[in-house]
Amino acid sequence: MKSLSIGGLSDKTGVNIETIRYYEREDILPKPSRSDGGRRIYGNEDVRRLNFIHKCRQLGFSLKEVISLMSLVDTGDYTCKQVHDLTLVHASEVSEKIENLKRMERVLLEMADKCGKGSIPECPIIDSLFLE
Amino acid sequence: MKSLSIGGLSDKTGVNIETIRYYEREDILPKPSRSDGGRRIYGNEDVRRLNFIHKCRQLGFSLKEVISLMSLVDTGDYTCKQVHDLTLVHASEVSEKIENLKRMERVLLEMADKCGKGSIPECPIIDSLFLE
DNA sequence: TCTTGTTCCTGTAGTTCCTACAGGATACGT
DNA sequence: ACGTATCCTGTAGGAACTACAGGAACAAGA
Repeated sequence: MKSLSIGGLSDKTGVNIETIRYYEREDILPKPSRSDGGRRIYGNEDVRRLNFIHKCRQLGFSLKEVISLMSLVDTGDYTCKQVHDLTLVHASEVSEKIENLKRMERVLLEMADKCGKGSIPECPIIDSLFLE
Repeated sequence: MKSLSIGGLSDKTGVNIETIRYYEREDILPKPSRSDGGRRIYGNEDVRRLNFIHKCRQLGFSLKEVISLMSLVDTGDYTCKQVHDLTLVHASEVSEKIENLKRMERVLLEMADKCGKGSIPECPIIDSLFLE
């Protein structure tokens, strides 16, 4: 139950301080409690929530999508059936992202391999980087 | 060698017309040739290039990163060694994205499974959605 | 050929998601 | 008590789109 300042939260998550305050303004992070001097105080739950948001953003989800994902575990706004269906929709989107990234990884590794370590004059240009 | 209007390119790639023009302004897409009336004419190469950009963006790469990735196959601005090293850096970033997405997929499927198909009153809330 | 509807053009302004100050208050080590 | 590090609010800027407005171009039917 250790508490963190906004700077500590920023350090732990890698999210910019200004971005944290922005998420609060936009109701994506809950308003934290404050110290006597008016400074924000965060807990472990905030660290996990912010980590999740941060990773989602790095993976190409919009803030709206992140909110939708979080709503699955937040309030009981949905019935169990709705949660079930929504998670499956999200899961299939995620799976598609994985497929594209794998294809990309394969091409990149192939490319690095063909290029070899030396300085071959004519580097083989692999235009298959352009996913179909 | 069939040619496309900007609308056709938009339909084929799922990229907004305004976004295509924006990419052209920002030198991310090459300036296409024009018809007598001044309309843009695109070819297959543009389709592939735009598809690549579009997918990269959906996968959380910034435009700068996309440009960096495309520079690998575009001009011979780099030596073979540089290309080799750059591709490996990109590949490891891609691999990290894949790991995070896999974790996310696993949690989502687990969640859908636990929720089941019926309308169980108390839906088990899985806060493990918050990646550590 | 004329009309009508769709698509395209340029240019500008708005939206989303941050990011960077400015000017001032608070906290903390010495 | 003093210095400086961190925080506060508020506002302005940047990246990556997105949505008009007002007008020109084209295709297809009467």
